[in-house]
Amino acid sequence: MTGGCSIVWFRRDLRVEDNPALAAGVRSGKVIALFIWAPEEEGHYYPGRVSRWWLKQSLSLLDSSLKNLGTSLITKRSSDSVLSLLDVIKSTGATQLFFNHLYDPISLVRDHRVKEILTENGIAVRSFNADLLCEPWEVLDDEGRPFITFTSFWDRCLSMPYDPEPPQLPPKRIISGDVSRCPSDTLVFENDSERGSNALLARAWTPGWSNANKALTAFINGPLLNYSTNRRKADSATTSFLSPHLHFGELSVRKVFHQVRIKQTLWANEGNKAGEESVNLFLKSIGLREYSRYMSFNHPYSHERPLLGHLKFFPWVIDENYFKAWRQGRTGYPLVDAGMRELWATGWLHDRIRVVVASFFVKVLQLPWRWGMKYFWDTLLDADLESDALGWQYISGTLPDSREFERIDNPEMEGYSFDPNGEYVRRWLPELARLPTEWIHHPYEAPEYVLQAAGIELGSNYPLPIVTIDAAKARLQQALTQMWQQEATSRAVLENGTEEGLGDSSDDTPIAFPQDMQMDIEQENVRNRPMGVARHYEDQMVPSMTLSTSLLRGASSEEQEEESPIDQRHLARDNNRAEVPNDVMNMEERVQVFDGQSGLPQFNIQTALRTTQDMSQGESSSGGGTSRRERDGGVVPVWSPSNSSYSEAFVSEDNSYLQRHPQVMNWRQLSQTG
DNA sequence: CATGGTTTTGG
DNA sequence: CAAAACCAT
Repeated sequence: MTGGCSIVWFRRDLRVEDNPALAAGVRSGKVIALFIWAPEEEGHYYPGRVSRWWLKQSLSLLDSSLKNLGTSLITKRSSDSVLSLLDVIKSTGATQLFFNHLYDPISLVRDHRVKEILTENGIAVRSFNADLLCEPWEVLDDEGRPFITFTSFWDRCLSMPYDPEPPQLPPKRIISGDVSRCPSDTLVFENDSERGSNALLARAWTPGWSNANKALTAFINGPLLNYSTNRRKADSATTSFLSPHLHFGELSVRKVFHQVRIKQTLWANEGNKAGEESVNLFLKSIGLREYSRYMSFNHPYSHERPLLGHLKFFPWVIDENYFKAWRQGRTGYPLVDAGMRELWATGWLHDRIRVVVASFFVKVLQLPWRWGMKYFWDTLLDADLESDALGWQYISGTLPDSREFERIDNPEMEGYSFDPNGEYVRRWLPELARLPTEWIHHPYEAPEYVLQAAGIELGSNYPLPIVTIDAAKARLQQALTQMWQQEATSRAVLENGTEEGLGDSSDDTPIAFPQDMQMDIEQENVRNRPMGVARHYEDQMVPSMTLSTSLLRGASSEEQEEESPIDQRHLARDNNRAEVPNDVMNMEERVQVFDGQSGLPQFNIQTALRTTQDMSQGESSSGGGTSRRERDGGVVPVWSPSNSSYSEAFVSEDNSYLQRHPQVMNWRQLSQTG
């Protein structure tokens, strides 16, 4: 149309296939493909070592694909994406910007700002859905409100009036814009000490969009068939292994959906019940990923605060020794320990085991769930803020449809169910390798002669249980009682109108991360590493802790906070080194993040919808009224600060919202106990 | 092999 | 809490 040149801004959509922003760029003329590395914008959530390793590989493959098509990827190192965009615009004369939507809290705010500022500068900005089957604002109940349980959400997704778009092919050719005056920065994703550990990753994983496609094909033609029966085995190679590919958008979920559905129809026609069921279960996990974006969009602080408000009075155990034992895989519960060692060594964990270790963390150790979530973030290859927040909230019992709060899972029992022969445990805990299966998941109950024969001395070369399950149950009961009392007290205070609720607002402030989340390396650990895994000390060293106050301060602060959000972020400037901020001393204290009731960002769905309509009308020149046109209408979620406290629907007890959802059973249980 | 009680699980 | 899986009789 304009003949001008457009920037296609790649983020977590590192593919050339089924990439609507890229397609739009190609359609409109010359293209500048851009990637901006601005990790400091992520606040606490500077990507971990393995995650950066993946990103590096993925970008390099994207670049070579783009080169084959006629252009190459411009890379910029930045601490402010908006400034970098303006800079690139200036040096290339681009007149348009295209990108695909992201839904994590930081991106929502940043992308909104991008739109505002660039539009002011006369740049046409359009954004697209490349990450989800349905945009969050499209999936609403009959009254036009967001769903609050996964099942109802997913049911609706699967019965939308239109199917997700079939995936688009890659462009045949890309005409490159003039980048002669826009040099790339070299991006540094690993330091010397990380390089050795990273080298090992390449043996197990092959990032990049074309490899993602191969992984998808391999999964669909292989393990998918028996997914329903195998999916609960800890060490089976029957998961899809697609999560890191999906995280970086190397693979389009729409493509996954369509291909898997095709297979399902096939199996259905053959009367293959197991296959059909497998596909449903696999799609459910795709659905959970969708739901995580949905939750993040509707409750953009769900990585910081429990969705159900009760937990804010829970007396978490602030014990860094527990935390350390958990990270090191020295809790005395073999399945938990095996999982933590695998995570440490490989950056990967089977989904079931993630649930096991997370549940142990929250319910047995009663450590604050955000610590665990942060550790996952730092160590997982497929670390994903939205998915992990959803997962931890589910485990912690703070979603209307999550596990009961009171429930404690028994690692021993889970051991025999996910690892019946103890192979997984033996693989990751060589010190237990000679223990017979009968005792492998509960060495603490094994007779002395069995232990001796296996060369185990409890408390010496393998720990006794850090907390017994009975003790954990008792402590949990006690903690709950305390929680209800505190809640009652607080409510009484509120009802007396003493302070208008402003007084004790520190109670909903997230507990700060511990000062030192680094895995300190003990000889023990090195000696005990699994055979054949030549690890380096540096494995999983938490790369950078930005112990700042909540990044959401940035999101919500514009009006009512004095400090600029940027000032609040202690940036790990030097890409490679962990940098401990000056105010680390304060971190023992809870960080004041939210000022009580006011000023949390709340997404205004109505506004977002209106924008959708406006934009799609504005867009009507570019083609027919297909659903794609409408859905690609350049919508970025619009948020507006609002007076109400966060997730009113979840927090307020007599809210009709929840009453309309009788299946929300935890909720009722919780509020009655008081 | 049915049956009823018990445990496990569920997003 | 309710459905499903499990187990003992």
